[in-house]
Amino acid sequence: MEFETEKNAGAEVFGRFRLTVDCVVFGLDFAANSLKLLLVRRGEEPFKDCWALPGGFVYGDEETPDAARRNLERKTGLTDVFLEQLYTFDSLTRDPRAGSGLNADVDRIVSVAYYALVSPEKHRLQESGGGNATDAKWFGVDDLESLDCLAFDHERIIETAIARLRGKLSYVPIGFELLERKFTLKQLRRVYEIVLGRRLESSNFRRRALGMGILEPLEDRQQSVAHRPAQLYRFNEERYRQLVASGFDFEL
Amino acid sequence: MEFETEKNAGAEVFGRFRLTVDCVVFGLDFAANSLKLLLVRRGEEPFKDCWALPGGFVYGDEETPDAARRNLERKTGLTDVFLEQLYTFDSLTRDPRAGSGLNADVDRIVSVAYYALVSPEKHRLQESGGGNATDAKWFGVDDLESLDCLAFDHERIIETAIARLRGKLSYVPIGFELLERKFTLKQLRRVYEIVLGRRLESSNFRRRALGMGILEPLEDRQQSVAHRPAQLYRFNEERYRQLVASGFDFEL
DNA sequence: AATACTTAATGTCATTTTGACATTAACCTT
DNA sequence: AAGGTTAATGTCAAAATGACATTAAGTATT
Repeated sequence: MEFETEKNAGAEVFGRFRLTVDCVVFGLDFAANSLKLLLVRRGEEPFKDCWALPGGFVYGDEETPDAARRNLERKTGLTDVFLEQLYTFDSLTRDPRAGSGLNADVDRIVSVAYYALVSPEKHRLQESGGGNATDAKWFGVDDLESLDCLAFDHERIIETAIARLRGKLSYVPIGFELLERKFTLKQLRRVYEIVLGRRLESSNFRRRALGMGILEPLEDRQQSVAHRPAQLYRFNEERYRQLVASGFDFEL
Repeated sequence: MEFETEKNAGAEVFGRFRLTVDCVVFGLDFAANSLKLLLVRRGEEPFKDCWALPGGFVYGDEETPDAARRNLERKTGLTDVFLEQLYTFDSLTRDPRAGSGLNADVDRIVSVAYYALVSPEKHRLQESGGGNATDAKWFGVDDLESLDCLAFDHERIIETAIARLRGKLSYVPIGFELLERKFTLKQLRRVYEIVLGRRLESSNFRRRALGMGILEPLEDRQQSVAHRPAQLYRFNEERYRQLVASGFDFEL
């Protein structure tokens, strides 16, 4: 084996890295009919005053999902969100801080990106909570061009996340994560319509959504609307696991 | 902003990492009707003599796809394979080398895993080529339990890769990567059958495969078979890109 | 040379799924 | 009580699917 060669090839052949996490936080704006994501304004160089994904460095004794949640709360106040690893970005030029200042001792700064789905109830940012959730703001995914600047390679991370969300929504039922626990079929449909960017015929959507067998009708119905109240449903996670285990398809 | 706090919180708050890449290399064994993957035998501690995914440490000036290809060639002799990032594994306990020996200066060793698809022509390992492609061996994905030991968290990486391959094959045409450039529809069907693990009706498969519009029939046909020779096709990548751009679905 | 054999390629058809639209139901407002 | 609004269900033609039958084009056998 060549391991010996590796080991003896001088002290510092292998790179030294710092890891960061970055979170692409998605939320739906039902009023504006648009998919939004959460950015924070950077307070320091590099990219001072630019918008950036909430994130930060990873501790030595911390796994990246924990780091993602910690930094998300620190920067935005959000907790208990659906979170999944997106992709790891390690372009040589992505972070100019490598090799200087506090990072003088590392060759590279690599980011493990996550994406998060946030329900409307959490959509409103806690301006209050002791943290510095200030300077966090929702942007429509179609309004990002209008931003003066976006830090690091975050534009690319965002593009990757949008593609992943669209792709995943079509065959994994994650749309619920963007809704309250109780929801109507119309609300669920609008999740799909906003994310996928096209109209879905309501009665056909109903047929398919209910046909998956993971929507559980609840006792109560929509309240105080000036028309026939809609049935409320919840996502039956247990049933979902059963169906996944038995090799079921959730394409919608 | 809390950035100031971060910066001033003492010299070594943030973790120091080494990065490795690990490659899950898939190949098809048409004779045995099975999906195989390539493992190498470790020559040193930890996990000495265990089987492991081909991989290695990432250099400071090297991006992970390059590191993956470099280590893949070094350990197995394989070059020019289809390669895609799989997932980043960063469990606190995944690599016992962190903090000792040559890695005394790092807190963690994190692996960015890739998966590779190999065509039958490359399937035979170059035993000759100057490198140390020795001790690399193909294993059926269903025979992994019989292995005495599998290094690090590589079992989990492999499980993740198999799930990804199955999922991706169903809606992205990557099956071609497991075949020669020219192939018959039967060969393509067998790729799907072996990977997905179920029989597909041949005439219906033909209808769908040709219906996608990305298979280009070639001049020549199958040679010297004791029956009607099959048409040879190639994957039309250009046409594929067009269709992707126009929002086409490649579910099979 | 005729026949058998094998797999490729195409065709058929009943069933299921889909997409578009119509109808009825249940609430509120006036 | 009538009208307005959206929920929920029903209808139906068209398209897609799955199972199977038939024809095509080679080699091997007699």
